Amino acid sequence: MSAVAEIVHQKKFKYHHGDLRSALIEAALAVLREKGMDGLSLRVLAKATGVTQAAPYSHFRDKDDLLAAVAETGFQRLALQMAEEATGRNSVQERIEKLMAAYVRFAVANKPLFQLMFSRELAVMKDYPTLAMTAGKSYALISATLSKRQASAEDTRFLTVMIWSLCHGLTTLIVDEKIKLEQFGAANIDAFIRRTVAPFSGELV
Amino acid sequence: MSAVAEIVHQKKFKYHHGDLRSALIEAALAVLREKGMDGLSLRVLAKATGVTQAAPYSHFRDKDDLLAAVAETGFQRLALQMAEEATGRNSVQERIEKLMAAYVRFAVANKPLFQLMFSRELAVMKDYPTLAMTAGKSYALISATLSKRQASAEDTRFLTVMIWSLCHGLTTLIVDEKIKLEQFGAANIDAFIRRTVAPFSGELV
DNA sequence: CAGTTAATCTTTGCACCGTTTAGTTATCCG
DNA sequence: CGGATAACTAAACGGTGCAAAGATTAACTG
Repeated sequence: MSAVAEIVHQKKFKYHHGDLRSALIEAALAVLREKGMDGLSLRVLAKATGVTQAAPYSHFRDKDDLLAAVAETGFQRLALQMAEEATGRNSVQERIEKLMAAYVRFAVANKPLFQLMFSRELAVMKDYPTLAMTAGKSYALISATLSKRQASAEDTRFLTVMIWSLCHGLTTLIVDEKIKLEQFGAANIDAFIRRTVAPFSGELV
Repeated sequence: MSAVAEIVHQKKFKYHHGDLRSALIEAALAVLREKGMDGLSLRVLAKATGVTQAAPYSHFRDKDDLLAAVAETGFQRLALQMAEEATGRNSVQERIEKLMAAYVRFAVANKPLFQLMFSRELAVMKDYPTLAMTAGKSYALISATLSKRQASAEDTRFLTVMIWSLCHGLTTLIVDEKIKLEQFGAANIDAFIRRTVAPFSGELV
């Protein structure tokens, strides 16, 4: 397919509004950033994109379906930032540290989005297979790094779950302000993470 | 105040319904168990307790205030189960294992209640100081156990946060079905937890 | 190019929700 | 006993997700 045909083909998705589906997701991200999850309703998204309240139902089967799409872009960004921050680091331990730090940093910088990504509404991901796949990218990054060690596949899988649990637990507790990093002298996240990973130095070859 | 006066004084709180406040909390726990968080509305609680929809506002300033009260009983039960499961264990490592296992077990057995306890609505606990205090009991149990080691207070505080993060992260991932324990051969939770804590055996003196 | 098809969007309306207000009733206390 | 007050009722407001039916318009087809 030529580049022009590509554009024409895309135009297929621009009926009345232009690209309402993308516009809704973008609007949701904006509302999320400014008002948090509570301010996120289909009606405000419809108003923000200049359509009536029922229009979104042409693109999403229900509200959760839209939220899943928004969360998916969140998981994509998260995986991207993790991958970026870990590039160039060859030591397994250092890579793990960077992956975890990126995870925490993303959550702190995009608090409402992070809350949506792990919200109760989307908890049952089997209803949203593509979301589950995208969310799995973060897991895959950790798993791939740990695979570089000389250990059995089963051991890698277990340690991945451990590191992920630690990372995710730490992050949620920080986001919910149940932990304040300042209490630990570690002004920046990296120092705190380094200390967190230290007990595993033996496992990380 | 005599025992009789005590009862009379309590009766002061039983005007029309009897004890609507407690009844609402109990009804909430029942609805939570049967229908999950989504089915939990003030109106169904009012109907369940045989009052009109505005009655709860005599006892709770708003819905979140009621949810906080429900969550508080949840945190009390959690701390109780953790304490019970850890009694009689003298080794620090064994106590930590039991505390963590109890945490996971409670969450799995009371999934919707656990979700409520760590829900977005109640995340800002500074609005609910008594809730924060009760929630702190679980933290205190871990902290107290780790204090038995010979280490600085600062070290204890850090390790407590680590263990708690690991425990909480693991639990939420299990509750949200992102981890399936069966994948690790560990049929029961205890075996899995033991393996999880193993890397810390050096730290746990 | 003209007519059909089918997707997008609007209109309207339902049921439910949290919350507020004003009024009623039962209990407490002097 | 009689006023004060807390607990509750009745009614209503604005907001929500969602479904059904109709209008509009872009895209496909002969």
